[in-house]
Amino acid sequence: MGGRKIRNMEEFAAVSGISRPTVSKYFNDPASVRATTRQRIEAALEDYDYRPNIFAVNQNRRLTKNIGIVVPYLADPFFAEIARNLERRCIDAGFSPILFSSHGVTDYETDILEALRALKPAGVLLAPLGRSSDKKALEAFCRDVPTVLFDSYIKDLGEAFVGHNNAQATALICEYLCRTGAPPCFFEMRTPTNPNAIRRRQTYCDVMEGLGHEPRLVQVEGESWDFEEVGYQEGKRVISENLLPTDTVLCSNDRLAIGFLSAAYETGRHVGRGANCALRVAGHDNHPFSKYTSPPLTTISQDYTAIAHQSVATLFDVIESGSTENQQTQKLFDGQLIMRESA
Amino acid sequence: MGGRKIRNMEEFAAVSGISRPTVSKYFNDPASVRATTRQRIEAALEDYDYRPNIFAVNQNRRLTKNIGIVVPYLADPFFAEIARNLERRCIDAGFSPILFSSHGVTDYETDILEALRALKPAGVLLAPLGRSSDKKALEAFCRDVPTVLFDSYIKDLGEAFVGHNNAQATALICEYLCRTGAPPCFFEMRTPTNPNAIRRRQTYCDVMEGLGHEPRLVQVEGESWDFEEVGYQEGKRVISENLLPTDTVLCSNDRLAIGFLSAAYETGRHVGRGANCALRVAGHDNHPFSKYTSPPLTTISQDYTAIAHQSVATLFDVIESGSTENQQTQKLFDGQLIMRESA
DNA sequence: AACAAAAATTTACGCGCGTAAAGTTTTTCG
DNA sequence: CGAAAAACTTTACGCGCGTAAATTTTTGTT
Repeated sequence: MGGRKIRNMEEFAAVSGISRPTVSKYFNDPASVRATTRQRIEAALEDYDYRPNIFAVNQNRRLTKNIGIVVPYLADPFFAEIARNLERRCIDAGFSPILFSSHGVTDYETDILEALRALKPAGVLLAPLGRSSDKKALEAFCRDVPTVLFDSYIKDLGEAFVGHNNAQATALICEYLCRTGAPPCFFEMRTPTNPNAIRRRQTYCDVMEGLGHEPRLVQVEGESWDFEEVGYQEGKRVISENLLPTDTVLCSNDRLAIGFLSAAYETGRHVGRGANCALRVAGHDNHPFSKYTSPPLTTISQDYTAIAHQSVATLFDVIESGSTENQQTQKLFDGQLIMRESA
Repeated sequence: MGGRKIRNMEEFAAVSGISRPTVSKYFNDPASVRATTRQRIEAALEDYDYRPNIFAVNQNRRLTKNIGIVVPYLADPFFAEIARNLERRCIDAGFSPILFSSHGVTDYETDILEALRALKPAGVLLAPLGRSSDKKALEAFCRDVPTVLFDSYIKDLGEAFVGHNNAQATALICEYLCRTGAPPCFFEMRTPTNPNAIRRRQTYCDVMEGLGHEPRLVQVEGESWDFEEVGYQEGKRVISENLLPTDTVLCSNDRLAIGFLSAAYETGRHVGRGANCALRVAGHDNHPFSKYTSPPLTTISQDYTAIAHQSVATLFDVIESGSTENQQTQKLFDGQLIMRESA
């Protein structure tokens, strides 16, 4: 262990008995040097811990090993979980993920992309804010940097999109709710920030009509990403003012549902399937906390392991092929019904 | 707008009519050049958008403008929120925060510090894993990089510690619970990962004895960071097996409490202060979701705005003074009682 | 053993910028 | 107005590494 300290690749090459260009080659791809050479380098590496200066490396490579991960709202555990998945897969593949959250603010998202550009990333995994994104800025960014979109679909943006099959999933829970009780109304924000929400609403309407029920939208105000608060405040209002057209409420997402459950509790409405229950409430996403609400929330899961895996795999494909030519691909993963006690 | 594209500082200096060394000086500190010069540079900046190559800059500066932010578990919205605060304050001060999560894994934490070293950060804001941290690795890191610890206190580590006043806060809620009903038992994990938990237990015991009650610890198994699940599973067990010594349960933190509330619901125990209630449950932290549980969770808030502010301010002090000499400082912020319906 | 192919070495330049030194211009102020 | 001080310009070097070209060594095959 430990001779003197190594200051740069020159010195490390000296102590390992290999020339600097070959050492450089090794660090860029260990398999590109002869086995015996590789062993000598790795032996020296044990004695002298040396790591190439990341700034010098990145300055001279046209592209770095950085991968940007951008999510719209990290305080949402759903995004935290998916970010964790993405992060790990990037690391395992030898890349350096860098995590950013737009915190629901358009300007932050734009700034992040700007900063990301300067990092010369090999690729970016981007979950955009959605409706409030600066489309022009996103387009310009995607033209310069290989980008895979996930979660929120935006037309003609990025090399590929990976997401949740909102249509399949929403149909699934609509049919379940209709089959097991009163047809649901759809509780949502009037002007949703997220394309998923729009798709869910549309599917809800289609399925209800297909089953011969009238779609009933309960659209509430709210612009922020503080969905629980919206669900709670507006939930209280619609419950206490008797604005709910049915006793079954399908919320556009779990976070709204979590707030709504809180409202139901406060206004004394029992939620569940039991005889003494006044309401059934369902959500969408299988949010990490939906398991622990009272009652536990019936919902539809997003297969975020698959989404994470596919997003990263797709990005690596794009990076390796270096192509921006081929058709934009789309991949959606089906949701599963998570039956709990709330509906 | 837009003449030709600027490739480097040389070219930008040319079009702005200023020499490159002066331009370099400007970017390092705009106030260090004459006002007329500054205006000429900024005028050129409007026409030619140019930004210094971040890698070249960082290679040549001994320290960068990077600030590392490390939290133990980002899927916990509490940490997501505090990270957001820290991030913003760093940006506003002209630094580049880089966010990392240890995801509850010791090796990840160590790896993060290793990676952080390579980024030559001006400073680091570190919330360690706690008990499971690799102390040696942390010490070595703090010796090399100006580091302010927050959330989890570890003795003799870092330039300063900023955190929550667990003693004051726990005393506050213990007294409240004793004053308004049966003295609480203390529900916690037997071998908590977090120093805060140990402090809370200790204070609970002290306060109870001070008030003439016998401290009653309900210690459950569980090693993971999946606190809700532990609270839920073990909550079910202690409730159904009648292992609770009193009908008032003070949980070591809100995430445990959230799981416990779910367990109480499932086992049919009403929670709250009302006559028909079988249990009172309180938490600690004012977790973002504690407001939306059923019933809403009575808890103690952490003043994380203040903690974030103080952490960043302290780090900047250390960076500016460049000192590692002076005494390690500690700053704790008091918690506030958040009275809701669960207790 | 001979020889072509593969791999390593030597040499050299460039990336974009920080920064020092010496000389020149501009500003400040008595 | 004149001199000192401040700010700027010119010139030059260094940071640590990627990478190309030419040369030498090693490898594997017949």
